[in-house]
Amino acid sequence: MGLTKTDNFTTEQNELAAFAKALGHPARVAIIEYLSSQASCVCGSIVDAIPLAQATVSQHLKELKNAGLIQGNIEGNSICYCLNPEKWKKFKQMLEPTFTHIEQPVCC
Amino acid sequence: MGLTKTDNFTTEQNELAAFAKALGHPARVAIIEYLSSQASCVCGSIVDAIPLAQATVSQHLKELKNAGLIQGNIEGNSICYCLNPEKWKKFKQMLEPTFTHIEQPVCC
DNA sequence: TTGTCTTATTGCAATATTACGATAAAGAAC
DNA sequence: GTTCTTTATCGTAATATTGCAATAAGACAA
Repeated sequence: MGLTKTDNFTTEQNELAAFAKALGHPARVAIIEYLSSQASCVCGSIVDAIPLAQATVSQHLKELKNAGLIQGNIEGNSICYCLNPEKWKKFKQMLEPTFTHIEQPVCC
Repeated sequence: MGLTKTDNFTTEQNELAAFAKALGHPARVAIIEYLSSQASCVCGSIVDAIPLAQATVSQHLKELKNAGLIQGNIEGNSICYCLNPEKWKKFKQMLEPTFTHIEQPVCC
């Protein structure tokens, strides 16, 4: 098959899965960490910072953008990619119940 | 290709990506939410709670276990799957810098 | 216009993921 | 012993992902 049955799950579950999936590749983790360090947000500098070909980095940026975790703004001749605070807040909020739950004693 | 070049990234980046990837499917999100609700941790009840075939749920449980997000304990005739607090704390800790960063004003 | 710089897209090959039926494996109950 | 219950694994087909070279598309400069 290879096709996720999204219909069987709630919109929220699908959205959380989409956030997590977007972050589920080391190159995309590296991009997010780079943007979190506020070193720069120009696309070209991201490409330089990630040890993959330009086409591949562009593809990863597209996936992060599709998931909503980053947004791109045209900045003169280049593009500035930044974190999308709204989506990250939602991501954090969705993980909160589990982060809280693990503070309880384990059940078995 | 289809093969992630993990060598190009740090161990931490790969570990965070592995956590996120494990959570990157609505069925696995549903499993984690179910375990967070502490309703039950018996494998059979998870299978009943997830609208997929038993074999498929077992496969998803295996992936969550491989990533370390859950752990299985033999409980008589069945298996009790629980969240692994250590790993979840690490997951949370790894996301913290970005969660903090988005509180800053956006750069562009 | 021509050239240059920056980013996106296309096309392809290799590999991974998802899903399920069928079956196996291991223990409990009888 | 046999049978039932529970969970894991195998085999498979369909689809998705990863990576890169090549190329396209867009904006700006001269």
